[in-house]
Amino acid sequence: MQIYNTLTRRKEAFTPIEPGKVRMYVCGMTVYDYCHLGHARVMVAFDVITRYLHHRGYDVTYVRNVTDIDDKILRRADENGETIASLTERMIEAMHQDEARLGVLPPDHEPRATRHIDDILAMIETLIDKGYAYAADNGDVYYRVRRFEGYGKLNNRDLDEMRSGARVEVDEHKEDPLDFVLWKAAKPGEASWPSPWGEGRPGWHIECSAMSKCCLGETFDIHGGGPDLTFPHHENEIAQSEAANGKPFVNTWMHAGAVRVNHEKMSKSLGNFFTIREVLEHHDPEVVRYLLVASHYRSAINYAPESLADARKSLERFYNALEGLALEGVSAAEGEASSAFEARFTAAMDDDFNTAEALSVLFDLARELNRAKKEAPERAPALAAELRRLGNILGLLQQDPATFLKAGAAELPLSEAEIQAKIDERAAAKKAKDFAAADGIRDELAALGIILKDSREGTSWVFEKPEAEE
RNA sequence: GGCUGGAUGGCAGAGUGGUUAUGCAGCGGACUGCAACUCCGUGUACGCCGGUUCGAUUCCGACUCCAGCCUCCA
Repeated sequence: MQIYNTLTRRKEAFTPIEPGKVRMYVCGMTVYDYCHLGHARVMVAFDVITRYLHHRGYDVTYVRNVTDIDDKILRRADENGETIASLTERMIEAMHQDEARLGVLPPDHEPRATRHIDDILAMIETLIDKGYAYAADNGDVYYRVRRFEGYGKLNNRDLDEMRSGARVEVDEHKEDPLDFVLWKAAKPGEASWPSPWGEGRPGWHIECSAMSKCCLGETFDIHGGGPDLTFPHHENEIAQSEAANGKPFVNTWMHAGAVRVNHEKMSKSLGNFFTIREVLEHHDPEVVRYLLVASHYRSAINYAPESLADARKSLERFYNALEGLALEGVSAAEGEASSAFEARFTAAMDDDFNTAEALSVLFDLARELNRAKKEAPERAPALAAELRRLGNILGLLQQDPATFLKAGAAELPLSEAEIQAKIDERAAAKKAKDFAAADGIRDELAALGIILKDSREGTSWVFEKPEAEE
């Protein structure tokens, strides 16, 4: 298996530290608001990675943290007139709902910063003892960036050039403008924890160093996150963890691509974001997931609401192929043809999780299935099972096909029984060769978005939202 | 300014030193009473300029443009 490593900027053969086991840490959310599509991208990307590693037989320990104490949280709670705990609990709950709907399997551990204050304090003390950190007279504790030799290695940054980059704010309490905060002194009335340097709260970067160590150890296999975390967050994590532990921190750094809107990064600070729940109000979650899986996890995607329509069309192709087949209790095909599909699928995924290419294999498999349905029906169930089994590695194709194809029909003024009555009426008209009447019924239903499909077994229907909405 | 990426057919999106990505849309045909679904066939795409090569979209160099990071941000 080859994985692109942000640290070395190339694909490398993946070899876990402990054979058969993968330990992976991904930076999660700061829970002051609902998750947006950028978060979804990261959640889905590492969910696919986890699923595939499982498929490859690895025992994966997946840790994704929650930052539940931070400036933005304090501010938002204050604005809302609610406690920090109330806000963060609500947002964590919402996040869990969002990820469940997207088919993202929960991580094995979801550590929260506020529950690891002791670990954080211990690490800060170690850093001070080793000379990598210092307590300032305002109660803050800072990391002494120039003291860490490898600082900048993840981002290929040179300390002196960064300094002239002008945007670093000068703080009189810091020895060097590049130093970053490990422990923040609390202002009166702010949430805080006691520490050797006074009441305060942890800085953002140290949380991840402390929690990853706690859950996975001093050195682990994969560290992931969003594209904007490489600097300074991940750079700082490296500085903290390697200085404190005296060991390499992470073997493979993985970063998901950005989600853009109008070719600009989607972010809270730009205010151009779509929350997951907003999008799911109008779209099947699997369609959203498909959109995210259809391109490589590292490439940027430009989100346009119309792209969801394309994604749905693609999924319809799969579900049309699966429709009408018994899907439960059938084991996947073991024949030569199907193992060739699996081999291609695996080769694609082995190459840095190339989901786009893996999907193209599934489309080929769907075509094979469609052919089999006509020409060799006895092969169809096993091929369908194979399609679903491989689809599941991407977290796709697990719905009942009819349910997917009819999604949205619940909002129609007609019940399923009424639709069926119309279909029966049309069948009668067809039998009587009254095609005008039959087509009239079909057109009437089509106007509502109900598209009829005749087959030897009878007439089924799918729902396609008529144009002119949204 | 420094550091990362990217530029592929109508759209989305992989990939490759010479041979079909794939999906959607389009076109022709089959199936169908007509459709839908499905199947078969169909597209002289690889930002620009040089270089290496028998041959480059693919490797190298310059250039242009786009995006991200350098400030909280997935």
